[in-house]
Amino acid sequence: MEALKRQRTAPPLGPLFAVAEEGAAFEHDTLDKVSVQFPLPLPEPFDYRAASSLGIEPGMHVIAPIGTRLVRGVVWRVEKDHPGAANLKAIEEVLPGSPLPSISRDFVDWSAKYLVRPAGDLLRMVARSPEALLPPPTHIVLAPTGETPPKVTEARARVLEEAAKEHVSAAELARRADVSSAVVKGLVDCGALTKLEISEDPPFPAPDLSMSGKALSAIQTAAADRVCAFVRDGGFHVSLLDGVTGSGKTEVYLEAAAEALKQAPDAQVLVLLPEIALTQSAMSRFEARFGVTPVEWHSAIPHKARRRAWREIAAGRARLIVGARSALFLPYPNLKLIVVDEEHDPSYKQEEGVIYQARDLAVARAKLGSCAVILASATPSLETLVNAQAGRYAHVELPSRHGTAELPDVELIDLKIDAPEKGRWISPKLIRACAEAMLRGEQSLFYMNRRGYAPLTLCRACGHRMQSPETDSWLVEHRYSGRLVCHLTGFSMPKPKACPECQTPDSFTSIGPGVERIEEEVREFFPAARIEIFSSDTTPDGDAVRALVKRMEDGEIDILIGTQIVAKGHNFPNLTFVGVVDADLGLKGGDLRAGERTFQLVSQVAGRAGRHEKAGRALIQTYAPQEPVMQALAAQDRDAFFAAEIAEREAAGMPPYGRLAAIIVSAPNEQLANDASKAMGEKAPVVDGLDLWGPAPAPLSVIRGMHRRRFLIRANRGVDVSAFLAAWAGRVKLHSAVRVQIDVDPYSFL
DNA sequence: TTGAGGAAATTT
DNA sequence: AATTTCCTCAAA
Repeated sequence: MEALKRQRTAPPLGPLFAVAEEGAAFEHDTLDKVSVQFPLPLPEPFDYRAASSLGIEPGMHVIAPIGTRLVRGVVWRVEKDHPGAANLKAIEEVLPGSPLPSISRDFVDWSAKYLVRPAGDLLRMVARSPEALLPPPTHIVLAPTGETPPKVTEARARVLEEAAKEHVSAAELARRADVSSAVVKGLVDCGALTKLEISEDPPFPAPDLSMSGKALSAIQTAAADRVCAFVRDGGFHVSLLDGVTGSGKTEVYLEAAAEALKQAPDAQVLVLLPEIALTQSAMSRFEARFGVTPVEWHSAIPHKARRRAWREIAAGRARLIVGARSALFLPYPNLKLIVVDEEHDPSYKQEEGVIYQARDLAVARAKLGSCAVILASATPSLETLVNAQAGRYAHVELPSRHGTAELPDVELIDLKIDAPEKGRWISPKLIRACAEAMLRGEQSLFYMNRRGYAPLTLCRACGHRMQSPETDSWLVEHRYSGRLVCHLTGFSMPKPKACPECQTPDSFTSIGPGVERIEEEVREFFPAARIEIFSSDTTPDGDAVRALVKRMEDGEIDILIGTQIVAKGHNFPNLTFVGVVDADLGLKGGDLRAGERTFQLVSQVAGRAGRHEKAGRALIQTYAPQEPVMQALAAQDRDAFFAAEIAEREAAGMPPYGRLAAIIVSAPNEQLANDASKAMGEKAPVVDGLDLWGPAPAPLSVIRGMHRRRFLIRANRGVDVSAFLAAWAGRVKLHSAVRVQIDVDPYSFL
């Protein structure tokens, strides 16, 4: 009965090694305790028994019972001849196929701990192609034998001609030769064609290491020599390959890839690209260097190709892999080099499901596997640059071929001189530039990194400032909702009719601008323009964001008024003017990367100038044009900009001088989200050197009907943030409909 | 009492 | 993640 039930629930897995009952195999066989990790959200591996004679080793794929069902898992540990093993359930089957490399298992354990997730969730990301373990499916193709058939008709000749070009199935051959299947069958019968059984997952052609790349300039050669030496020396090593667009970064890291592949016949190289950069033209650059298309991996790879890639990578036969962030989790047995191209790209941050930053995990993975990393970028992230300056990463610079880069069209607007009219925030120069863009049929963006209408509400009668009761930060007025909101703690209240201090009715005045107010102003100047606000309030969920981005791309919007949400990897080709309304930001605003984003946004738009694309222009409003940050922004002088930013981050204990984490509590309704996040806040452990803020509405306050609240955690370096988060999450017991998500090193803030 | 239907607990 | 167990509510 039991066996029958299992038979029915067992997944269709094809031919397997049957597990012999213990005792039947060897007379004096002993029992091993086998710990199996399942790709399920289970807290730890489960223990099973298996006959020692089976020779089960860590990394092998097995099927074992959980409750009534049979589940595939990976052997994590084996304790030979374990006395207590007899009381455990038995391993059901051992699957063929390459075992999961030990580094992959270490990586799962390490990242699970770091990201505060069950190891099974990480294993699920590694075991992405279940069919890859089974013997590869085959199909029959026809190949010419060389024998000439007794009668060579015209149809037969055509078939033989086609058959010589490529080995394909009988039906396909008939189609290509434009004959009926009987002609093909006749040739098989007379021995001119023979049937071949070929695997549907054949090995990928090996990269040709005898080829040489493009001729390198002296500067490129010097850089390539350095990174090749790091690869040759072996062991863990990170270098930042830093050079403007067109400086030949790709050629340099391709040399390093070639060097890594030469280290061993099974050496592997992984090149990570932002998903959007994984194009055919990117692939052909690799093909030009190595004579073969690299193995490709990203979310859109079809099933069959996925299975083939996974199998060949696990077997160590796939050597050169190009993929998006998820390719980091593939089971490489002998990875020698990881290249993270465009390492600053925000799309390396996975924001759903298991939340991780692929660039950072790449470095961790390299450390576990003693391999080299190259982080390549024209605009490196501040974190990477700090690591390079501190000497933790080698800094390999590739200056532009044209000497000093031409200055982009970026101009500072001194608000003390080019002041907007009274009660307005946008200087006439910005309005003029926007009008010019509209006349050319191009789009404009006003960048205002503050949500809501006004950041300060003040009583005209007594000067009272509306402040958040829990902190003393100002309450931001939101006209959309008619409320005053604290962006840090999430506190909010309806805008009162009278001043709570002096009781004067209608005495409030709104000080300072937010996106809502900028929109109001832009609308006055351009009443006929199609204007939209892009902030987390107007686009509370992912669908709304996608819809808005589409409207912008389709040219259905003339002027976009946006918070930092616009700087997140979107690229609008027809956007040629950016007006930065208030560049006097800093860490006080609460957004860690606000300055960095402004810098990159401006670089992105200004960077169009002088190329075959449309010329871009940026105007930046500030009260402090003499400040080093502003000068650096205007000059697009990255070194100076980062020097100023780094000083501020260090002073505030922000990354990379401190660590951040976020906890997102989501629930199907607002009430439950509020209650659950409040209950959670009360249970937070108090730790020295660690600050906790929240709960506040999360950046996207509603995602697929789930209402989200967020805590933000800042900790000094040296505090074990992951342990704090695990301890906190472990002591709260919430309603089952409430989900708690942990985001280590969060990227989006407002 | 019974039995949906849903939430909570369990799985080695 | 997928079952099983527990619990509540309502109808007879």
